Amino acid sequence: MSDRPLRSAPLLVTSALPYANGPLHLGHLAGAYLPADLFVRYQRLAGRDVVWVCGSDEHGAAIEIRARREGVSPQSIVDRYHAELAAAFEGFGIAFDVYGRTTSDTHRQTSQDLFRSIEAAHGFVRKTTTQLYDPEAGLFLADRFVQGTCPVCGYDSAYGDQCENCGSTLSPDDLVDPRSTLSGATPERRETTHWYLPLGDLQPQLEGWIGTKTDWKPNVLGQVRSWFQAGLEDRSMTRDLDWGVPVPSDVEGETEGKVLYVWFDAPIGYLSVTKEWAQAQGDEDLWRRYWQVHEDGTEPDLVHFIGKDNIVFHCLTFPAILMTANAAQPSLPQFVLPAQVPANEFLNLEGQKLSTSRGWAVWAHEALEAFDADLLRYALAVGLPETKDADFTWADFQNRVNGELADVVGNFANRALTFAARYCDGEVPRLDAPTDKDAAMLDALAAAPGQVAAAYEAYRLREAVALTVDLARKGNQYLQETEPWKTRNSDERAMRNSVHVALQVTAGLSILLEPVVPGVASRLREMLALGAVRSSTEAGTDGLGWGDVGPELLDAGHALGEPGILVRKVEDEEVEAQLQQLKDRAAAADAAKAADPDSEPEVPYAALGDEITFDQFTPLDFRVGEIVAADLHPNADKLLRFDVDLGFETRQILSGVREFFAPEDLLGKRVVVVANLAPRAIRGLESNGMILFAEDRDGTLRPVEAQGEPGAVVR
RNA sequence: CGCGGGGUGGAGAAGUGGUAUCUCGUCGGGCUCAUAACCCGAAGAUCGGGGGUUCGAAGCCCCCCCCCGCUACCA
Repeated sequence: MSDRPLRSAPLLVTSALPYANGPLHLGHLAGAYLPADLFVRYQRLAGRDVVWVCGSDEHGAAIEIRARREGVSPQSIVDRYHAELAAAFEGFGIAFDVYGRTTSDTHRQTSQDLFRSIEAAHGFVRKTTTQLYDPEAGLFLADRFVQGTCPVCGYDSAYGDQCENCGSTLSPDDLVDPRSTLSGATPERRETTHWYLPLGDLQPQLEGWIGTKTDWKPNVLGQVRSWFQAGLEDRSMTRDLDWGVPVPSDVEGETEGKVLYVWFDAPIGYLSVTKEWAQAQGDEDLWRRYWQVHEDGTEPDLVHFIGKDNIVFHCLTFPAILMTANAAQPSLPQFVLPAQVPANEFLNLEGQKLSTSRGWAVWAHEALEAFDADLLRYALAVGLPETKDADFTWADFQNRVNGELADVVGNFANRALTFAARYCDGEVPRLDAPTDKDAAMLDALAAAPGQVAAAYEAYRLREAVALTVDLARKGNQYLQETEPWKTRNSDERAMRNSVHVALQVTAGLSILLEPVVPGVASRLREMLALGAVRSSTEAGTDGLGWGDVGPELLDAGHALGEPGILVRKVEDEEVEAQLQQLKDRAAAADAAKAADPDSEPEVPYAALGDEITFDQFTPLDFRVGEIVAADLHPNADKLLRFDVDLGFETRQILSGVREFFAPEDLLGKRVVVVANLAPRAIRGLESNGMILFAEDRDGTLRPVEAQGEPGAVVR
């Protein structure tokens, strides 16, 4: 099949962990998720042993500080966005093998274990420095969280690391009248001790390793060389924060109030999520197959899909962590270092940089309400920011979908299928004495999987997509040249050959299109009645795969399914509405900012759940209940325990709202209770029902209060 | 400021020394099986600007301009 041998070593693909403090937008998708999805779906179809992992990055100062500002717990923020992110990925057909999160137990253990073993082998150095401290909020501040007047341009809201107005690089000490963005207090300097990764010492080793990576992208290598040239410095791998993976308390030194730096723990998230995947497969050690050198010397390929802003962490910091971990335990299986880091550039929107605070973004969940995921996937895929920043415009979207996906691909398939349905009894006609034109078309079909595969293997994804569409374009040319609608009356054998060949091309397309537009590909296979094609979302080598694409996918006499419209066109009004929505939101964000310069960016409403029927609704029994007793659950730190009077009886109900309410806050309130929920024991106490709470977009929780007597039916 | 990536017909891209290619758009023609679609042809780029090397440069060297990113204690 492919004109190059496929690598047989296991492949582990990662996509940058999205930070769980905002929803997913098209820029994220184009950067690290859609490219990886195309790549991985191709690899699965090609039969490669591949696992693709991702998850929410839920730690770090930004989330802790946001939680403080909003007066909610960090956990409530990440819980909300973790669920939203996972749902948006699913809606977009981003088919990770596993989507985890860095607040999991597995992750805490994995990152602590790695930290411990590096520490035990003296892989860190401890250094004491002075850091900025907010005496009112009671925590250390990153430079980013100090604001003051820029000494260069006089802008009064410059950050401690940079002035957004004039672009000057700053240190917090440079600021005139510095203040904490949290409390407004003047920061103090305090001493603190942290664990540093000695990157300076590791530089020769890193340089030697990077030196072998001749096939990496120029933007990645250039950036890395730039770092080497400047000289690496030791970097602190711990922080003074409450929110994060605690520094293991059994290591030497003051660990109180210290957590792992997010860029220490986030890449380890790839590892811990793989472990969770392995557990789900029923083989706890299966992760090793994808992360460590095998006993026979086989090295799995580790591939990180990221945006260009993450290059240093994936090409230097994380490899340095893995190297150090290997050196710490030389007798144990050794971790592999990344084989490839296909970093993408950025996606702009309608000619401007994306900005969530300025309302300049297309949210994934909103776009999916208006358009089938495949249409968005296609438009993004042909315009991926592979070598330079790309621009997404709704006009381009419409053009690409209508002009290429619908007109070239969809219409070609439709021509072949309707012709076969009308003039060949809905069957694949026999190929008989093919002409040069027939043979040339079949040759092109036979060559296509190898050509497209080569583009995928080289991470040239735009090219892979373009080559795929080219096959349909060749199909249209072929039909135009052989004119079966004419030979139908003059030379039936020629007509049947044309239809046979066109159908084989269509069948090939139904597999080659699968990584890009899986829904379209699947509908096409339905119309062809082509079953038994391997899944591109799950492991396994059963069924037809990439290597089977060729001139003999369909047997003569094979009965076809019903032809139909494969790809609908995007109407002018639809893209106009999107553009208008974008402009409206940007204007609203502007207005809000003008009214209140410190206001938080507009947060979107949670996506609406799937529609249910009336019959699914009626079984739910809501009642008014009065909370007559409220206290803490003795064995759970997130739960409150209530006695709720439902009139006919008083029952015990547990709620995971302790981080939002003290028991006395809710005592005496009349609330809405789901009264016929099956009882469930949680941490030793039984809960008989559920109390409903309303969650604002900013995470604020309030009980759903009700009027009416206890026991009143709510409907 | 320093470093890295990029700047190719109206738009998006390919092209690392030898007649500038592809897709969309525009214009003209053809076909009629098909989603007002498909096929063919044409116009349109002094390859960001300037200088240099060479028989010959988009490509190599020097200077400059523009866009994006990085400059670790945000992610």
